[in-house]
Amino acid sequence: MTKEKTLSKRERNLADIRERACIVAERIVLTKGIDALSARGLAKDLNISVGSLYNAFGDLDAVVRAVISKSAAMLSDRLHSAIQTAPQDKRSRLIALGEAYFDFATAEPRRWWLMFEYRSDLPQDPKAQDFQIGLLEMLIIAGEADPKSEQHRQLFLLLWASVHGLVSLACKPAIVAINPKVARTYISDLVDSGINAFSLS
Amino acid sequence: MTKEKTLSKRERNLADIRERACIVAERIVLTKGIDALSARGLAKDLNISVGSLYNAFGDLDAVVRAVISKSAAMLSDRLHSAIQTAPQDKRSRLIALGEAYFDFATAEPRRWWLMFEYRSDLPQDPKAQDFQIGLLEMLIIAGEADPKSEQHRQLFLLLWASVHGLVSLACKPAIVAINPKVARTYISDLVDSGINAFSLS
DNA sequence: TATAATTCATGAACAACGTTCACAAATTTG
DNA sequence: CAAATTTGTGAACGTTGTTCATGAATTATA
Repeated sequence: MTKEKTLSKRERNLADIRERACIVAERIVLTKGIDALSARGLAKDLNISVGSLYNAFGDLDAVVRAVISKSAAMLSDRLHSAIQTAPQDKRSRLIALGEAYFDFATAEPRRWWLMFEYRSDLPQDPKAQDFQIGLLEMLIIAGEADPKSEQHRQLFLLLWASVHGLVSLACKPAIVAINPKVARTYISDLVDSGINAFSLS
Repeated sequence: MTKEKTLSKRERNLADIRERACIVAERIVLTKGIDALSARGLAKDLNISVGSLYNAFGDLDAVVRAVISKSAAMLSDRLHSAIQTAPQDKRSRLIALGEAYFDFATAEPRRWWLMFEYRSDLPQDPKAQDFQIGLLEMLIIAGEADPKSEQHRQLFLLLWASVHGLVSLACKPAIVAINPKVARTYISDLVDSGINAFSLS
């Protein structure tokens, strides 16, 4: 018998609500925007009462955090498979990582905004912190650098920042000057700059 | 007699409310965060009624837009004076611009967040659009490039994006790995990369 | 299995929010 | 000075996140 079966009816129900809530909330946030997400509305969509929702999540922010957490896992997966699909030299790996990062963001700008810009004026929760540190770690390893070297960490952070900034501007509709298709081709330039300028080739 | 005197009592009062509201709202947003800004609270701080506030601004978003607009003017001023203070070669100018951009953001992260990340999942208003296009224009001219060349625009956008990304990550408390002081020193590297890699020296 | 103890689901209730509106006061216009 | 227009006011509307007493359901105990 699976581990599922050992869960009590209560536990199963709670897990079920959490999972469904995350899926429905995600759909709302990505299609109608974060303002369209409300406790009452979400509860109604799930055919449960507001109280049950609060029993499962504590507060509405926790639902959003769950969506963000799920999105973080999605991005991690994409990046990992990008590394494994790419040719096994570090330049190719870094470019593949950058392009996957870029594609993830431009495919669903709202998800990316939620992860990296929404509420980032507030102190972030430890989960997001660990996730972002994990991203940097992944990048450093892909570049065959030393994760323990503070210098290497800073250099790869800089590379990350370049691509991140490119994505940030490319995702904003205001920047009419930017051409997403062209922007994507510059990722390899950024990688090359990083490799050359910092003598890591 | 000044232009002020030609304004009617009504117009002066309206302008006065708008100005004071902008100042008070700015202080609230920068010290207590955007959530602490409410129509009733702001009206009370200004010793006026909610109705008067709405008569002056239309809606609360308009107050925030006013703060953003003011912040945009501040940044523009900083960048302009950075250009004039710096040595008159393009490398120095670009570095000065990047560092001024960086300093502006790190001095008041919340203001920068408000300008570039708050609500940027929504279509932005034309004012912000014009402002950002103006920034790019300034950068291009500082780099002695051609504002009409699509290629040049894209290249300088890339340079901007690099610094922008650096700032974005440096402003997020989650990235414990980043050292703002070190990050700032990398701006010149980014400028050099931009100048060299794209053969604009 | 029957009873006790826990936990959960429910929707009404609370405070605060953005926004609107009828009415009174003030200002501009004729 | 009177008429017309605009503004100030605070109560009121609908919605928000969140809490809570109450009853139902599940789990634990005997």
